[in-house]
Amino acid sequence: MNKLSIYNTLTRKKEVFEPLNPPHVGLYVCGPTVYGDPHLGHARPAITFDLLFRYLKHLGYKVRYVRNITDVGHLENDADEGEDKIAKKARLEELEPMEVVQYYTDRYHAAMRRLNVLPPSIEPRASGHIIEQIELVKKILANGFAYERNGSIYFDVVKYNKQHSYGILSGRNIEEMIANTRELEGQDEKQNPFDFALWKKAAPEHIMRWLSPWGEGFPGWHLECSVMSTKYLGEPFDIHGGGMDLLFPHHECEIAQSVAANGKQAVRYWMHNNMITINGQKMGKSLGNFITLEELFNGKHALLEQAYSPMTIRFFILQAQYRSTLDFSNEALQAAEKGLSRLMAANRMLDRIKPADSSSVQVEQLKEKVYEALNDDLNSALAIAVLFDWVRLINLLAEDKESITANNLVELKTFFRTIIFDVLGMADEQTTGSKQAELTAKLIEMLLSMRLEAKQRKDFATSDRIRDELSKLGVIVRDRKDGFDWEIE
RNA sequence: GGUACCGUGGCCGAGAGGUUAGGCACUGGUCUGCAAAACCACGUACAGCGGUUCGAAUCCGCUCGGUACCUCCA
Repeated sequence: MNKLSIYNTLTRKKEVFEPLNPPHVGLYVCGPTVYGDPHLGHARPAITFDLLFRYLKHLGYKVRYVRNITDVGHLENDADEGEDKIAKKARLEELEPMEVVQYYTDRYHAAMRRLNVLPPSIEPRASGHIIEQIELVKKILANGFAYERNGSIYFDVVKYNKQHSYGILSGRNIEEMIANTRELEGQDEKQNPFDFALWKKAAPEHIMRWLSPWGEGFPGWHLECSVMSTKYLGEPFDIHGGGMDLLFPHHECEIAQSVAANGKQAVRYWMHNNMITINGQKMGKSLGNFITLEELFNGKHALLEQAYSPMTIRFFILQAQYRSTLDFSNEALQAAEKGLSRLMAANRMLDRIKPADSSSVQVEQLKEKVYEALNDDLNSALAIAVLFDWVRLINLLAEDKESITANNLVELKTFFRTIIFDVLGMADEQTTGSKQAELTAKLIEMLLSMRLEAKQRKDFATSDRIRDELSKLGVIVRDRKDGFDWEIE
């Protein structure tokens, strides 16, 4: 029996995951605000929770995975001063806001597809749930935890904190925070600097606006997740994930909103992935040190020595546990690239193994260790380490230095491939894909057969020529006792 | 300033009181027409200083260094 444990940010410890309504699992993850190209930072939560999604399904759960698209309400700056990110981009590019949203949503989807990230079950947009958001504001207002100022509605953190505790997720003490904050800003509408906007009145020039009981305006950023998660997953629901940088204030505010509206928290397990760093520093838009996924894939960025394939990026991310920071460097990415290629070569090698009468290897052990790793808060780094132990064994099996029975071999192949492809979500970039790729593979193999014949005639001039020419085209040729092996680089 | 977290061999990165992490790189060997790959062998690394313990990289304290959040960021 597999028991998945996950680290719950709320309790700050690992807990055995028990879904509310098994076999159903509700999973909500904060998606991107679509105002710019997806970057390496976006890949981390997407891949982390893709792994969770895949693993939960592998364990037999029926998972409804909701990942939103933020297309309104996410402000540039302080909740009072800032401009909506989408609106700003639209203004700068002279586009309709929804054109900006569509464009970057498409870009995001394309990048995710290349990273082999499965699409979520539902991908709701904030702008499509304005009515629900207004309803939630009304509820919070009716319960007395919000107030109106000039057509904007603010959440009353201080009042809320008297009855409940604001800061339980992030471990913050609101009273200390207030005590430590110096008051600036004369004409602030908010009673308290920590209050946050539930609904903002739209200034006359503001393009994105909807009619509400308080006049024309737009929803506050934290509202959308509270609304869309529970709309599709019920209340309460199982897992809410996102980047660690969203822990405060975003997720803290989500909790406050749910409690203020319904008297109880909506989320049972909170999960947060850590950041990707670059030279030890967080990769972030404001720091100007981020690398887009496009740039990684084509190698065009000052920090990049070469292009890195989507699967290299995915593997790189999976080689670290999701709660650790992961430091980006060319060296690390190149190590991931080579390791991945070895893993994929071993996978192909599985088909060359000839069964024996007995087994000198224990497939059961592989299974146990991999499950043990994944069950321990998705320790993909450890799971991959176990797979590499088996890469060695697979290579030995292919050279008849270890033995395996036919049944065990089937078991090994099935499990190894299930974990690599279905659970970790890797793909063999050499063999998968288009008809073109298949044709290329067949052509290469045809040439290599001819080379093999030449070798048998001891016509090494011809055989070396074929190898050299292929090598110039980027095809690495490896001779084997019983033939050959090749790889495109 | 407040709150967390981290410091592991050349690089990345698991582990968390006693047993090999793993990947990449390096070196030597086996195999091979050559090469590559593969396989074998090889590194007593846990920031520093104290303490607890039969035993600490793992627990506690201090010191040093770094990061994140507290404004938007995945």
